[in-house]
Amino acid sequence: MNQTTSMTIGQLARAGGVGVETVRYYQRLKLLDEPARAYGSVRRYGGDILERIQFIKRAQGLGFTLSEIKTLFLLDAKRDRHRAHRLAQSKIIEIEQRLKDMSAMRSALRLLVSSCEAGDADLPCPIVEAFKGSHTGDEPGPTVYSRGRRSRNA
Amino acid sequence: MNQTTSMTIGQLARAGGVGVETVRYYQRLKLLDEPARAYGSVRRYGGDILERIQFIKRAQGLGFTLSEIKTLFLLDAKRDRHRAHRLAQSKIIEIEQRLKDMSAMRSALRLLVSSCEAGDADLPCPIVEAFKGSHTGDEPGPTVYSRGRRSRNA
DNA sequence: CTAAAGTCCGTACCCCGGTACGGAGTCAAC
DNA sequence: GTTGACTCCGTACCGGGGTACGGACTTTAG
Repeated sequence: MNQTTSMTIGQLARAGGVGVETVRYYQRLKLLDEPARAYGSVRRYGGDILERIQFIKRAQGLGFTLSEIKTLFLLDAKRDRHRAHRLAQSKIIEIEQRLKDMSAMRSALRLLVSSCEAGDADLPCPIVEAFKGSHTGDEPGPTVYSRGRRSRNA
Repeated sequence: MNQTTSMTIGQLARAGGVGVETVRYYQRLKLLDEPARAYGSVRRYGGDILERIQFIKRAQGLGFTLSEIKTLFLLDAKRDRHRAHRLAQSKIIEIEQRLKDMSAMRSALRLLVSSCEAGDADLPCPIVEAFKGSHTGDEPGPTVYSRGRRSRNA
């Protein structure tokens, strides 16, 4: 992180492991601010922007969406650690729910796979049949995380 | 599952817990076939279609995408249980990778949250600061897997 | 019979996270 | 001092999973 002051967008993008278009996309979303271009020239980026990109990538890796990441930046700017804390906490809850759901999926699938191994060809595939009957036992319902608000005929 | 023969699309949708538009969307994707409409009339759906919708929802809940579900139907129609088996197996692998990643996320976030609890106000928020330094230790890279539909704030 | 509710159908739009394109300007090396 | 790589900028597009709209038609309740 020594020679990283004053990169062009391409160098910045390579250093951050993203595409140039992605950098520009983040700028459009106001996740990165764009340095002024010095008198009809090309923009130069400092290491702070690179760090911000790396931050974004790590936060994405932790399951935050871009808009949540934006919120995080805002909270940081306002030194509002209480909200940041709550955001992280609710992210944990969310992740835990997903972990639960996914291990339920896994055991359902394992069951299916082993029943498929055991069966005869010719018979209908148990993997498909299995979904048709009652669900695998543990899950409370389909739990399809669709944020769909059906207004007209819910 | 008794009086479900010969529903209209609206009844079908309500019974399946989806929107009418979603049913039509699935039809467009050839996930559901549309019954012929009897001479300038309205289409009627039987319980088999309802089951198919329920299947789709359960399979989605198990992490299959709509196109994978379509494949599953195709394999079922061809009685190709070997491919169906492999599909389910690779889905298990995929789920396991995600489980690993997500529990890494969770522990990183927990660390962050507890460091935030411990700190003083005024200081910059550790949750944001934490991402800036070296990554939390374990992850090999951002690993930003297919952030598809799923859970925006419940 | 009539009015309201529901269906049909095409098309357009939404969010999310990007990627691609293309013409003009700029920068660096030879 | 030109060539070729890079940047700038707007706009369009991709894929996944839907949702919304609107005009014409069908069905059903009163």
